[in-house]
Parts: sequence; structure tokens; C-alpha cells
Amino acid sequence: MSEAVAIYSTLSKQKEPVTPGPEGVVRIYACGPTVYGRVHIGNARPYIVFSVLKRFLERRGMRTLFVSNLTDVNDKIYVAAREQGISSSELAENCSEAYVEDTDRLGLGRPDLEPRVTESMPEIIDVIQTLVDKGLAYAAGGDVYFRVDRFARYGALSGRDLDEMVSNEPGEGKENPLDFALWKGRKPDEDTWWESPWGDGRPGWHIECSAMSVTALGRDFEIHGGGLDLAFPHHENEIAQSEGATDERMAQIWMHNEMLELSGDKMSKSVGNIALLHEVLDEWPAEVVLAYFLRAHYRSKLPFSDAHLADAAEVCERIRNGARAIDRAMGSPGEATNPQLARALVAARRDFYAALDDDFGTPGAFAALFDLIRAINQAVEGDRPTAGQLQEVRRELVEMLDVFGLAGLAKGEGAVPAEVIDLLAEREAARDARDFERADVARDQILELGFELRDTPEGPQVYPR
RNA sequence: GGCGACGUGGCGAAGCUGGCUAACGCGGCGGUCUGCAAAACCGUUAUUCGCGGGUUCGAGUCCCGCCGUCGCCUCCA
Repeated sequence: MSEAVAIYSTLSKQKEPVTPGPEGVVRIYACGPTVYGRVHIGNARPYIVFSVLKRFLERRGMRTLFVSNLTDVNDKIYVAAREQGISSSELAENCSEAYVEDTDRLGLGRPDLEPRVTESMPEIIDVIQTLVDKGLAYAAGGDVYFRVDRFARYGALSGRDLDEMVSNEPGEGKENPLDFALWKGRKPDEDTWWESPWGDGRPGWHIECSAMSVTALGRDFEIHGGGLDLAFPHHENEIAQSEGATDERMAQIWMHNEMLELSGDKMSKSVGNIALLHEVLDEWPAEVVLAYFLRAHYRSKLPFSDAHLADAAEVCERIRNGARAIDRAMGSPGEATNPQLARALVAARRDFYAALDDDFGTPGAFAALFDLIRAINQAVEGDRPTAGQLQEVRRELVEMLDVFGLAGLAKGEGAVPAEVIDLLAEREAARDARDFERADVARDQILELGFELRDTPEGPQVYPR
């Protein structure tokens, strides 16, 4: 393994080394969803990218603390709840549960903390108070706004010049149209609100992340992530709030994932028929969805379609067959170590981690994985490795797959039903009698029972499909 | 209009601190294995990286222009 993990930062526009913070922990904050409906497939990208990043850093021997929030107070939630005729808190609660449920199905584990806005009100009010005290924010007609022209670095993340920016966001009491809301006074048609020094109301969209990140991770944490679409204004505003309040850097690396291209014929944002994550997971196994996302670099736009998922399914199948080849060979291993396989294992391991070290290059890591798979297949067909070598290769393969949450692809298959065993025997008898018609009937019956038959040097094998 | 990203084979996708024969996967084609398949293996599938210039001994990789696609521009992951 090389010495350093580097990640591209949107702020510095270059790759920067990931250096663990105090107590050797890499602290990661990634903006989570606003819960006003079931999350769509695009929302899954940051969840997957940052969850897998955490898994990778830990495999690399680092300790991590990964925090991803749920925004459960927001204009969209009020609107959606009104449309559905339920209270906004009920909608937010339902959608929060659904989000956890849907993303759980990806099998990547949960972030270490998933704070919610509704549970972070004291911290939020605290940060706002600090900003008001420091003259960086002001109350106006029940609202509180951030004075953008008091924060010199405003625009640094998104490369915007304050003088050239135009705002069309309403706000009666604003000093400057570009000032953004930290606190919004209660409106008559809003059914949830909190008390504050500036009157009843609720937090603005950006302040929650400043408050929750500093509460959970402290100042100057290592990685702040989210979708690229959040860079402006959300992250720009977070920086202004957090750094304005603490006079310290908010985060070292600003890591943004590119967007999914959801503009295919079958769906469009304007039509609102974007595939929902849970629907996709009803159609495809989690491994397929993970392979689909991870085969592309996180900073690349990624087109979404059934054809792409079908492609990812083939990718998974090839990996699965590689693991099966090892297991099959274990039944009749060789006498000596296979040197080609030994070399391939070293190379795959090196290339896999080198690719990830360099700006989380998951596509390159996949390439390394496939190089290993080919070497495995070659070895199983050629000079059979020893059982010990097979075991070692299997262990390493599973370890790499596990970084991506794909270890399930190398899981041994479950027991084969007696019915299938009987048919298998029947087919063998038929083949011995050279009655291939009967043999093929048995094979078709096995297929109907959900198993695929493959003849191998070790005799016929059946695999679930 | 402003800011930014990107255009690599039939498809997806690496490479882009310039220099071995342009990774890897899917698909196609030919072969091996098989009774036939499936899986796997072997070979093949871009003299070429949107187009046009330039810099350089040398560029997909740097610079300029053009064409095209996309994201953001005050609450979209």
C-alpha cells in the first residue's frame, strides 16, 4: 500500500491528503436528505459514496466518525404534508423511517450518527445567537439573516463573486438581497415551530448542518461531503456560518459527488417520475445497485437506466462465478502453489488499494478485482493451486469485495433441494445411457426449480439463479 | 448572461503531474472445453481518444478557438 489517501477538494481544486484529526479519527460529515418523500435513486449516490468511503478508510486502518443528517424541517415538508393532509411532523417522521429502511437495504451499515434538525434545536439557536452577537447576523421582522458581505470568503467554494450575484429570494427585512435566512418566523400555515430569542419559528435550511456538524464532529473536521448541487448555496452558506461563528476552518476537504443523469426517456425531473430507491431495490439485488454506482468514479456524471443496471448485474455474476471457481477447486486442489496466481494476488491487492488511495478511484479498484478474477479462473483451469493458496486468495478477494459491500457475491451457495439432487442423478443416468433427450429434460426441470446446471471437471454443479 | 464540469471502441468506463502495444467490464465475432449447453479459458473487436489549430523530440493527456452535452446561479443528493 502506498502511504497516503488523497481526495479531491472542491475548495482547493486539487487532491489533498486525508490526515486523521485529533485522536487519529477521520471525521466525515455528509449532507443527508430532506425527508418529504421516499428517496429516489439519485439520493442513493452520496449515501453509497460516503458509506463506502468510510468502509475503505477503515480497511486502510483509519478510525472514522461518519455523520449524516436528516433534514426534517423544511418548506418542502410543509408543502408536501399539506398536500397529503397530514401534519408535517408526521410526514417527516414517516419519511425518515422510510429513508433508513430504504438505505438499509443496500447493506452498507449506518452512519455513526444521523442527527435530525428537530432534535438539534438548542444547538442551532446557539449558533445563530453567536452569529448575531458577532454582528454577522441580524434579526428582522421575526426572521434572522446572515450578512454575507461581512464574511470575506463568501463565494470561495463555488467560485462566485458577491458583486456579480443577483438574488431573487424574497425577504422583507433583508439589508442585502443576498443575505440568507438563519431563522424564519412562524407562518400561519406552518404547523410546527419552536421558540427562540427572535420569536417563534424554525431554522433556515443551511444552519442545521453548521450546528449539527460542530456538535457531532467539532471544528475543522476532515471531510465534508454531499452532492455537487449542494456546493452552492448550501455548503457556501455553511462555511460562512460555521467559520463566521468559530473563526476556525469548518472542514479540510470538501468532497462532492457528481449527479446521476436522470434525463432518460423514461424519467425526467420535471415530470417527477424518477425511480425511487426502494423500487429499484425491488427489481435488483443490492449488489447490482452498488456495482452500478461504484464502477463509475464518484466525480463523474452517471447515466441511469435499466440497461446500466443489467450491465452491473453481469459484473456481479462474473465476480460470483470467480468465487464459485475457487470453491469448486477446493474440492480437488493441486499439489503446489501456482506462481502466476500468487503474483496476480499481490498485484491485485496493490492496484486495488492504490486506485482507492488516489481520489477514491473505485473504477480502477474494480479493474484490479477483475484482473484477480481472471487469474483465479486461469489457475483453476490450469495448474491447480493448493488448498491453502485457494483459501488465501478467497480471503483476500472477500476482503476487497467487502470494502464495496459486495462480499455477499462470494458467499457460499445454500443447500440444494433434494428435488434438484434427484433430477441431477436422473440426468447423469440418462447421459450414461446416452439418452440426451431425457438428460436435457432433467436439466430444464432443474432450471425451472431455479437452478442453473454447469458441467465441470468436478462433475455437474448447480447454482441458484 | 455568470460560474463549473464533461465529450475516449457497439455500450459502460479508466487513463489526463505529456513518453511502454489506449486499463477494466458488458456485448459481438472466431476457437478450446461439452453429447449439446452453461460457466471458464485463448484470440479478436478504437492506428485512435468531439472538430480545427498551436506548444513539444513526443499530446487522448498542456494552450487557443469552434461544436455538442450537462450541473449550479438562494433552499434539488
